Amino acid sequence: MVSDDLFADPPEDTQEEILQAAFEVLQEQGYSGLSIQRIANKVGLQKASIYHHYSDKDDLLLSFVDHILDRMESDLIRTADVSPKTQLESILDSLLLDERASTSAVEISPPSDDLLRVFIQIRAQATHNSDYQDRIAAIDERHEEHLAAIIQRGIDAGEFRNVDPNQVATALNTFILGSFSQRATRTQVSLEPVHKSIYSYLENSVYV
Amino acid sequence: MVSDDLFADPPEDTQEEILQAAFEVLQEQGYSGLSIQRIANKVGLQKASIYHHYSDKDDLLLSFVDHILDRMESDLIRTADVSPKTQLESILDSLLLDERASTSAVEISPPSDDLLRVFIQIRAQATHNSDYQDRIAAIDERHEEHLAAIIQRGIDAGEFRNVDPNQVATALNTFILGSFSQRATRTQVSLEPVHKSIYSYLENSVYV
DNA sequence: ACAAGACTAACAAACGTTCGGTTGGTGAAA
DNA sequence: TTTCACCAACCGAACGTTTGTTAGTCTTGT
Repeated sequence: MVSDDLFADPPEDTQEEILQAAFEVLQEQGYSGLSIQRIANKVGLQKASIYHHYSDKDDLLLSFVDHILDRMESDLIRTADVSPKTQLESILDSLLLDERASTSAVEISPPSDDLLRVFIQIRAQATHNSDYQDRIAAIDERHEEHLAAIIQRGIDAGEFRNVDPNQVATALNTFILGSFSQRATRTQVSLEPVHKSIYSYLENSVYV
Repeated sequence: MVSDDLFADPPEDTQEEILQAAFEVLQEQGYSGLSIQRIANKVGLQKASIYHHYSDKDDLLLSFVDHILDRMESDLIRTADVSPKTQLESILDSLLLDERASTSAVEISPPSDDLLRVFIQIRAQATHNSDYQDRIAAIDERHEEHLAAIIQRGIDAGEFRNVDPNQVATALNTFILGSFSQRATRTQVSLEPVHKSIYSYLENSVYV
């Protein structure tokens, strides 16, 4: 009726509702339980209606993966106008501390446990599907470049030693990925020891 | 015919052949493609015959997971009669170096890429299945205890500083898990930067 | 002859997908 | 302002295939 409704209560695209439903199904049933029928039930549609929005299951799944990896990337990569050391530590704090975003100066919202579990499952598909491999490689590379840029800024600013930014970034990324896998596949795992060890590494091997 | 055949060319238990077939199917098709039909085709049996060896699919899958995790654990946990520092470094070398088991004093055969891919896929199932979660938690804990014991030996021998063995072990395990995930989900990934960084950590934060 | 192991055949259920039909709203023609 | 055509969105029903599973039968070594 009124054109204001366009901005008022966005019922969202049905397409996105379907992706959100897929997210929930994947979380509950896993990749092998991710069927058109279950997605349709979750949205409240007939399964035939899904094909009005996606040409086939492969189309839906590829869109879904892009959607998830975009969300993941926007949680991981953020620019901030603080010192390299502060930025690096606020990233690690948000990813590795139980009480998140409390002590750090910069507010960073880490990926939720739900998103992490879905991410780990998509990653596992990359073991046997080269389409997924390419996308996973791309997000990993961008994440490493992001970390390397911070380290390079730290070196330039005299805060960090003259380390190899790519080497340290790769190591940090591997570390973060390992902690993601822990968080997603085990319950009640404390990342505090990991947090302490990586700070020890930074203090003794990276900071001036 | 002759009883010597029992030892000559071990056709192995049919049960194990089925598990090996499941291994290959999982590797090629992923978890969602792991069907009784495909496993039977791989062994050269009718799918009905599978039920002569396993009561149902769940039974087969649980045996399969146990089988894989046992193989994984025997690759990860080995006792050796060398100094703690040597043992720790030979473990890291075998897991993180491209040319494996060349420079290290102790021969350790690391998990193959195939096994690693399957392991990562089983781990991903743990995100939504508590049976898998328990088994994954168990193998992680044993691996961490193994690492912690080495570190404790190093402290007692005066080779390592008075660090918290469990904290360092947890960090090392997280690191190793991250590199496993990298190796399994990306092609052509070099673990050399990771290897260098962790050695830097050990030199500056753990060794005396 | 006996049991283990493999076979053929069939089952209901779930799978992805297609077809044809029913809505409800929007824009143009009358 | 009414009428009509159009179209996106959704639905019900059916399709052929694959799924896990069971029952009964044949084959084989001891």
